[in-house]
Amino acid sequence: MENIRELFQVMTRRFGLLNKNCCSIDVVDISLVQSHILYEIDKREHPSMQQVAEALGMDITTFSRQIQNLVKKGLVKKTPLPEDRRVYTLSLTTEGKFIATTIDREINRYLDEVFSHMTEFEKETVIRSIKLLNECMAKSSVCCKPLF
Amino acid sequence: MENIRELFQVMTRRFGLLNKNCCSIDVVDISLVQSHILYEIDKREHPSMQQVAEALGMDITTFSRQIQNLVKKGLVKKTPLPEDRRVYTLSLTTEGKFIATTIDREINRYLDEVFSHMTEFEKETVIRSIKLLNECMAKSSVCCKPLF
DNA sequence: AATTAATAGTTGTATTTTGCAAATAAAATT
DNA sequence: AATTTTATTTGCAAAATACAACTATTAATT
Repeated sequence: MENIRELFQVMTRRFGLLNKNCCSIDVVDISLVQSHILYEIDKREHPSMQQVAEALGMDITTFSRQIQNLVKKGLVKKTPLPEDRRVYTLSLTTEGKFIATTIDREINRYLDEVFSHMTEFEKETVIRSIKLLNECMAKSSVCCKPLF
Repeated sequence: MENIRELFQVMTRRFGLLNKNCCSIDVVDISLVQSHILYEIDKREHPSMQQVAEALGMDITTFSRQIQNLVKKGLVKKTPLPEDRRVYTLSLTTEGKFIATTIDREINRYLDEVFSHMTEFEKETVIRSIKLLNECMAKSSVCCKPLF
């Protein structure tokens, strides 16, 4: 039996580098963490700071400063929540949305290319496998509780 | 069809957090990048600085300083290569090896737990899928050339 | 052989990122 | 009304990063 961790390590490193590369294309030029933040805000509906920071496994203070940077860059908007004025709600500006979309398109373009080396059946199998993996990781109680 | 990038993002983020958590268990307490460096040195046979830095997609100057730290901590040994005295060969000390092994065991323990939520057949399928994925990513010319 | 170019790694320096502790400010609980 | 909890921000000091310039060694060119 092959080393399973090794397989994961190679895969995630490749995907990580892809993510990194896709941050500095064209007009877009942000850091990897910033791109992850944009992604996460885009995915959710007006999440709070806490929620996004926790999802990314980031310290809230570091996160707070990163958000300040993104607000300064005009990519993120911070809106106070009327019901609870301690909380700030995050959303993407038009430009932030544009950048998130550009990065997303670029990454999907790469993934398409990768899957083009497979048969349709293999592709289906791989995708189903990753889904299953994610479900099982979510079930696991040992470690890593990012509530997807 | 589901969003493929999303699946990857969730999976790699979970695995990334796992990696991070496993750096600070018991006696072990190193940073995530340092653990990646240890892993990569352990995997190869006396790699050069360049090789490891490139594999990790790190700037060589940053890498150089990280190695200095790891040498100071007594986890890594730097040996000049006799045939080419510009080159340094990297290896783990006994303690470095111990730490790398501890982390590896911990991560595999988690992965076992994750796979325990599947049937044997599913597990086989998932592992074969990741292998296939790695092969196809290696084939791809678009992006991310870390030569595993 | 002497000179030049290329390669491997290090250091100077300035910027960015990080995270703990402490602060603020607004709920929620007593 | 007083206390506690929660969400976020700042002070600060340490760590990580990367560009440019450097040293040392080997390879290539003349």
